[in-house]
Amino acid sequence: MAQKIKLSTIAETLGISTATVSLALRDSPLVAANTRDKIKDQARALGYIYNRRAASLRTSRSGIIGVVVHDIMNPFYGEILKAIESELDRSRHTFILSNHYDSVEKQRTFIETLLQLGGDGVIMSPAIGTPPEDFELAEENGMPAILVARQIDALDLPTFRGDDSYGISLATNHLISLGHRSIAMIGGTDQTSTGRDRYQGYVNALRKAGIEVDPDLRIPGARSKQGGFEAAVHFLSLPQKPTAAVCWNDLVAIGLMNGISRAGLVPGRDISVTGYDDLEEAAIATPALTTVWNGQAEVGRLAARALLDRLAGSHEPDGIHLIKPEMRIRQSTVPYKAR
Amino acid sequence: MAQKIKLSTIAETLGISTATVSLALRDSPLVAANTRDKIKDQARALGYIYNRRAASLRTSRSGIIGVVVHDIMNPFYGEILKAIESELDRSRHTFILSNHYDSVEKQRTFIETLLQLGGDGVIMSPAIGTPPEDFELAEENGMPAILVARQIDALDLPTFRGDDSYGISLATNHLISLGHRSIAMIGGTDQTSTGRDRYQGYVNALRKAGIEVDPDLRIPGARSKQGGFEAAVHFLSLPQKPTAAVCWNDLVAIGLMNGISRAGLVPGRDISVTGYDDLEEAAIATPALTTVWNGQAEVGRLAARALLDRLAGSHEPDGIHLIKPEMRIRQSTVPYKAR
DNA sequence: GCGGCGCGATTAAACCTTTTAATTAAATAT
DNA sequence: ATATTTAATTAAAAGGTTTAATCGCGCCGC
Repeated sequence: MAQKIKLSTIAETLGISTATVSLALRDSPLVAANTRDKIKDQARALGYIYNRRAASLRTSRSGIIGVVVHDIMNPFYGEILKAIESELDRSRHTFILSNHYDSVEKQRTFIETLLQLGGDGVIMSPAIGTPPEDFELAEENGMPAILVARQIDALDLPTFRGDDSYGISLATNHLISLGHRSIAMIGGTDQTSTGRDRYQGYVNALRKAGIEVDPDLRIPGARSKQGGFEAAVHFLSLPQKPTAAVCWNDLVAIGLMNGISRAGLVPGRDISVTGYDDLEEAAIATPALTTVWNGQAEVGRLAARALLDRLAGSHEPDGIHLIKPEMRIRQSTVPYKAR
Repeated sequence: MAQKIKLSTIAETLGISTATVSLALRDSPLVAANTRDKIKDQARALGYIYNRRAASLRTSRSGIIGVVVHDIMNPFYGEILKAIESELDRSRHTFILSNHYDSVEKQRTFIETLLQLGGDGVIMSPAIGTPPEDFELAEENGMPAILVARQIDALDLPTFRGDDSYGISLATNHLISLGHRSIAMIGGTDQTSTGRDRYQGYVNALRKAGIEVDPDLRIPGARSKQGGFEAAVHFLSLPQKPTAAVCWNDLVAIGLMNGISRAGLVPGRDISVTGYDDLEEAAIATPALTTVWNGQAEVGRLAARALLDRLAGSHEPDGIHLIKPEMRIRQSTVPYKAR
C-alpha cells in the first residue's frame, strides 16, 4: 500500500500551506478560484482520501447517524429503513444500522458505540422496556434522538408512528360491517404501547357495535409469519368458532392464512382475515390480503427529516406525530356465513 | 449538556497523568491494580465516554467494518447479514450496512465513505458490473475486502458462496426424477456469475437426462416475489405447457405459486415448483416449498471469520470457497401427470 | 555504599484536519 | 508617493488518545 496521502502531502507537492488546501477542498470563498482548481486536481491525481475522523475530532461533527430497530429483516421496519435511507442519502450522512431484538442491553451497547463514534443523532424504534435513562444518556451527550413506530411514555421525544388504535378499529369495523360477530385478535404482545393501543382499538370497535369482548379470543404471539402459522391451530380449535381474525400485522396474517390452508380450510372464503401495515407482499398473497396501510414510508421519511432539521439547528416541537392509517380492502375478507 | 469528560478530566480529578488513565482503561499490565480500579471507578462516576475517533486517529484502527449487499430487505441477504452480525458482535466491531441496489455508483460511494471513516475491512456482495478498480481502491488503502454470494472473475479475493451450478442441478434432477420433461426456469438474470452458473446447472441436468433445452422455457425476471408473481402469466401461457418450474430463489417460487393459485391452478398438484435458498419462509408456504438449502448462514459466518482472521494478521489463502447445497424436499413438487 | 533491576508512573510526540487571527500581496484612493 | 482597503494565504493552536522512551524510587545482592 502506497503511503498515505494527506493534506500536507498535497500542500508540499504544490508548495503551499495545508490551510489553503483544507479551505480549497471545502470550497471556501477565501481561496482564489484557480488555486482551488489546482488543488482539487492534485488531490484527485494523488488519490487523496479525506480523513473524517481527524476532521470530526476537530469539528465534533461526524456525519454519522445511528438507526436501530427491532429487526431489519422484518419488512415493516425494512420499509421504514428504506425511507430513512433515501432521505439521508441526499444529505451526505452515513447511517449505521443495528437490530436490538428487543434486548435493552444490546440497545444500550449500540447507543454507547454510537456515542464513542461521535454520532450526530439517532433514530430508534426503542426496545420493549427501554428505561428512559438510556435516552437521556444520548441527549446529555449532545446526540438527539427521534423515535419511530414505538413511543416511550415517560419521555417527550419527537415520535413518528401510525395511529394504531384507530387503524385496528378500522379493520375491526370492516369485519363487523361484513356481519362477523366472533372476531379473534391474533399475534403481537400487549407489553408495548403499540400493543396496548392496538388491543384498545379492537376492543373499542367491538364495544361500539355492542359485541361482548371475549378475552379468550385474544391470542398473542410472535409478530412473524411463523407466529401466525403457529397460531392457526389454536385459532381453529377455539370453542367460540370465530369466523374472522384481526391480525397484528401482515406477516402474522399471511402466516395464519397459510396455517388455515394447511388445515384444509380456505382463507377468504371460510375465514376472513385482516392484516396490518400493507406490506408490498400483501397485494400478492393468496388470497390478496385486506389490510390497513400504516404509512411506514411516511414515518421513516418524516423521522429522518425531523432529525436533519434538528441537526441543522431548528428545534421543532417534540411530541407524538400520528400518521392516519387507511383501509385497503382485498380478497381475504368476505361477508359472514355460519361456519 | 454537561461539558465533555475526557481522559484528562479523569486524570486531573485523580491527580495523575492521562497516560496512566489511558493504559488503565485498556487494562494494560503496566499500571498497578489498585490505581486501575480507582481510575475505572472514577471514569464510571464521571460518565466518561471513550472517544473512538481520537483513538483511531492515533492507532489507525477504527473498529468499523462495512457490509454492503444488493438489498438488506431481501431475506436471502438478511440471513447472511444475521450470521455476519452475530460473528462480529463477539469481537467489538461495529458494522456499517448499506444497499447498493446493483448501482456501481452507489457502491463506490459507500467504499469511499468507508475509507474516510477508516474502516478496517469490508464484506461485500458486489454490484453487477463492478469494475475491479473499485476494489483495488479499498485494498490499496489497506482495507481488506471479502466477497459473499457473488464473485468477481477478474479478481482473486476471498469469496464465499454456494455452489450454484450444482445446487440448481439438484433441483432440476429432482424434478426429472419425478418424471417431468418440460421444465421452465423462472426469474433472475444471466448477467451475473451466479446467474450464469445457475442456468448452467439447469442446462447440464437436462442434457444429462437427454432432454432438449428449449430457450423459450427460460423466463428471466426480478428476483422477488413480485417478479415470480408476474412471471406466472407468461409461464402459464407457454405453448410448451411446462409441468414444472425451477425458480431462481424461494421468493420467486412463492410469488410464482401465488400467481398460479390466482389463475385457478394448484401448485404442488397441477404444477411442481422448486425454490432456492431454503428461507425460513419456505417451510410455511402453502404448499410447503421444495427447495435447495444454500447455506447463507454458513456463508456469512465464514466470511466474517475470514475478515476477522485477516485483520488479526493471518493471511489465509484467497480464492473461492464453495458451500455445497442440499435438497429440501417438501410438498410443492409432485410426480408428473399430463396437464 | 553502590550498581543494577523492576515496578509504576510520566513526558512528550504523533495522528490529521479545521479555523481564527495574523501576515503578505495587490489594488485603489488620496 | 503614501495611506487605505481588499484579497489571498499562512501560522499556530486545538481536538482526545496512544505509546515509545524516560524517570524515580525502593530494594537486592555483593
